[in-house]
Amino acid sequence: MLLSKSCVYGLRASLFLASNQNSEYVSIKELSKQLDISFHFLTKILQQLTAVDLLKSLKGPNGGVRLSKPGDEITLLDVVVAIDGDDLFQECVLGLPGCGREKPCPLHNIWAATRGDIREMLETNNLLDMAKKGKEGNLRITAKGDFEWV
Amino acid sequence: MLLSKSCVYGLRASLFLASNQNSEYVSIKELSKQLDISFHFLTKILQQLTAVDLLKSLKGPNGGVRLSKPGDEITLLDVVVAIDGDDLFQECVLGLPGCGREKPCPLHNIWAATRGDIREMLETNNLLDMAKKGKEGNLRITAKGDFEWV
DNA sequence: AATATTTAAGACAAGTATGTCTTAAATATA
DNA sequence: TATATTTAAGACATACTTGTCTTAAATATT
Repeated sequence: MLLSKSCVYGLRASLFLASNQNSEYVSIKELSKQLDISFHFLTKILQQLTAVDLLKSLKGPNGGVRLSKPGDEITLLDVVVAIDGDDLFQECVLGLPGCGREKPCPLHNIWAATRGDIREMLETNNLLDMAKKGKEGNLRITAKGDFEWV
Repeated sequence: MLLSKSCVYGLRASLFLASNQNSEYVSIKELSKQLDISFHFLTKILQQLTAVDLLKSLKGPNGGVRLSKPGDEITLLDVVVAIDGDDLFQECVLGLPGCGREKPCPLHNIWAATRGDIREMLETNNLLDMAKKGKEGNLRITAKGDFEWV
């Protein structure tokens, strides 16, 4: 699996928030219901995004979470790294410590290129574009068939 | 993590065996020692490769495992799919069941391209080439500093 | 045939990721 | 100020991956 489940859930929630252009707070309860993700688990994941200032949170009535900046200023990579870390883009594909240009493994070169492709894919796409694409095309970001963008 | 640890161990062992051009049986004990991988764990992993006929095994004295065909006829993808399955190349990056051209998620197109890159990378490189590269360049396929190709 | 060696198979243990539940802290609203 | 609502934090449970150990089956060698 490329991304952990936590990461996938974080991405889906972030896309949902990005579709909310006016940046109103959305409660995690609402998010968890729309996205069909366990409330408490999602809460913990979004806390990680709040911790690195990708999200802002507000406690109390009408509280919730929202993107901390416009959706086109947050890349998919930002979310992925916040949750899964940058191991995927740093580590050797054979798991060898210290694998790099000076002390490579046999797969280093080919993997470095592919790793770069993955990174670039995530870095050149932002939350707003993806949310727009989803909203306009009426595409799902959850397994449920009855998902609706806000 | 792109590949599971089992998969990485399987790849490393396969590369080691591929460097053994003459296709002699190598005991798993020897492999586990050279590659610094738990003997019993490696045994189980290699059984998976034997099960899909990528390896041949022989019990008893002077027994062990060897590639079932020339190293240039086994791609990295063969080994990866045998151990981790083809989920990585089939599944939606957001984990949505049924995500595909007809019923895509917003990330489907960009992910499908990247997924293809990964697959191509693994498919166009075979064990022999990688083993040769490692042997000729005196590159490691284990964390140990004193690793030696046979 | 007997023995030593080696893979096969499966039970079991440890570690990590995922998911649930309870309590605390903050805040809008009345 | 009191109350209801909501995120924060952490304990706990479950599932899966990784790793260990024991016994069985096969086979080369003597």
